[in-house]
Amino acid sequence: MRYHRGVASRTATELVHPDRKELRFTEVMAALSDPVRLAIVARLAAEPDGELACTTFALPVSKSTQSGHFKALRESGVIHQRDEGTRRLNRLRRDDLDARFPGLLDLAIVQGRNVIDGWSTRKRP
Amino acid sequence: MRYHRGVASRTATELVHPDRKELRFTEVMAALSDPVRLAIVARLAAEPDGELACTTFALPVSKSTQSGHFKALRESGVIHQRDEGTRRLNRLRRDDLDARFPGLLDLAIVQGRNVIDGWSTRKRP
DNA sequence: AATCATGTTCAGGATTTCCGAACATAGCAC
DNA sequence: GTGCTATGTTCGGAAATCCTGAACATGATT
Repeated sequence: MRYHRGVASRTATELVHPDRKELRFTEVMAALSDPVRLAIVARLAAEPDGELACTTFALPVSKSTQSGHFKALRESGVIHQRDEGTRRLNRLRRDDLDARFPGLLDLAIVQGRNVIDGWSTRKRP
Repeated sequence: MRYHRGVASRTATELVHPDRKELRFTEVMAALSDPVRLAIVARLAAEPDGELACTTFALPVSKSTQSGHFKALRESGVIHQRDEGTRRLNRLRRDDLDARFPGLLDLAIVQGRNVIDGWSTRKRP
């Protein structure tokens, strides 16, 4: 996958990840102002080895919307993504976020857990 | 001002302020994901007595847009507004925010100062 | 009563967000 | 190899949001 085209397909279309210095507070905040994205963040934080494929999240939105959410998290610098075969693996950029905006990620993780809890308790009565 | 109408004009149209318990993380984050609103927050934090009228901010956006930004901050619970004569006075809801989302407001204040500094250094060369 | 100062609301265009449908690629069965 | 499946992405259009100038509303001041 990854939609490489033509001759350059071996190297083309690398995933763009902003450098630590280029993280923008307003963009990170916007990325973390959505329940689905908070849930993703909390889920990643709970993972011991820290890498998860997109499918494993069981989110209550469509596939294309998921794709958009992961893209938003990546472009704002909240997560790092890399391709392995047909899967795209996600991990939190904890070091970078803690360095630039100390405390913010921890807050988001707590709130993301709340979102997930809300889903499990309110969706199966 | 305040657009009270008809008979009930003495008591009508109170400014709505969410209670501390009803603050939503996603909405507060969205409110704090805009440079203009961050600047407002930082400016309020720097004020000793903590109350400022909307005009005193000298923001680089139109009056109607300012109005919208203050409304967004109020409805999300970041600021409290009260009317005094023809002016609308704003103050930070620091206690409520610190109680619910400890550390978040301090981060926003720092970043809001950066925004303001960016304006002063980049707009008058 | 006229005017000013301070903010709000409205209508419109420009920008996001969501979804289903179609598409692209890797890996596997045969 | 040829299909088939699993995993994600992109596209197009509907619904919701953001920005602005213009018109409005009301308290204060002359």
